[in-house]
Amino acid sequence: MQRHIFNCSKGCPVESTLQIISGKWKSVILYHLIKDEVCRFSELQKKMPHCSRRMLSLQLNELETDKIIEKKIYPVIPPKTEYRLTSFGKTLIPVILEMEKWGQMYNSINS
Amino acid sequence: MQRHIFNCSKGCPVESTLQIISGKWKSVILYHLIKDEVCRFSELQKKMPHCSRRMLSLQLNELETDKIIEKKIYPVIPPKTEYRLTSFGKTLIPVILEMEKWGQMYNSINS
DNA sequence: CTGTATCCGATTCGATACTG
DNA sequence: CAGTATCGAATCGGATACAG
Repeated sequence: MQRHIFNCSKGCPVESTLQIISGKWKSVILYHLIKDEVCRFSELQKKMPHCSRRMLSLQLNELETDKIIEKKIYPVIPPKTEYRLTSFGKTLIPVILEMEKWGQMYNSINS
Repeated sequence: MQRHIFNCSKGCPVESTLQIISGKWKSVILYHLIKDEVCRFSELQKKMPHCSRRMLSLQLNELETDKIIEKKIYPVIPPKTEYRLTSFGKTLIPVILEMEKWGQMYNSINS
């Protein structure tokens, strides 16, 4: 999946962050991994019913490539995998939590 | 422009935030409006040279619809407009600044 | 200067089928 | 269970032209 290049000539730091978390489902995935620490593929599917298996897979792969999350594969049948934040990925926690906070405020207004 | 509906059944607050700021250039626009308070259309264009006039216009319109920014039109020739955050839009500042912080950290690592 | 309208190629993403 | 491969419809977004 080709990712958009922002490349603001003045170098806006926000764009670097976007580069990493702007995928359609990435911040939601990160949110759940913050709340639950560890998630299996199927658990993430349940938490994000509107995200197709294909999309979930693509987004997880990109996050893994960017060293934000890591995957642990158990060589059992049926297969079992676990996803969790890397220590680098954990540096994103304040960003996601700030998004959560704003979302909660927003939801409380619109209800 | 049709926007994606996230609608996680469990109600993840992060999705509400995404609904508002996930447009291709929105958080970058917000970033500049935080730094500069007020920007004209052409100023934003200069700050975001990779964003076409069309896209800039679309993103600004959506942000205005969502009451995040407000536009002031001066009835002069040639036309002059100014964009700034609304007081509601300013509640997003912590989110954007947290993104900026992470982006700065990320850039300092990768240089 | 500050936009909008239209065209059209490029990209996205769900559906489906398939694999270990 | 945990994915990947492929196809095609829908959407996106740049280029261009036009407008107040």
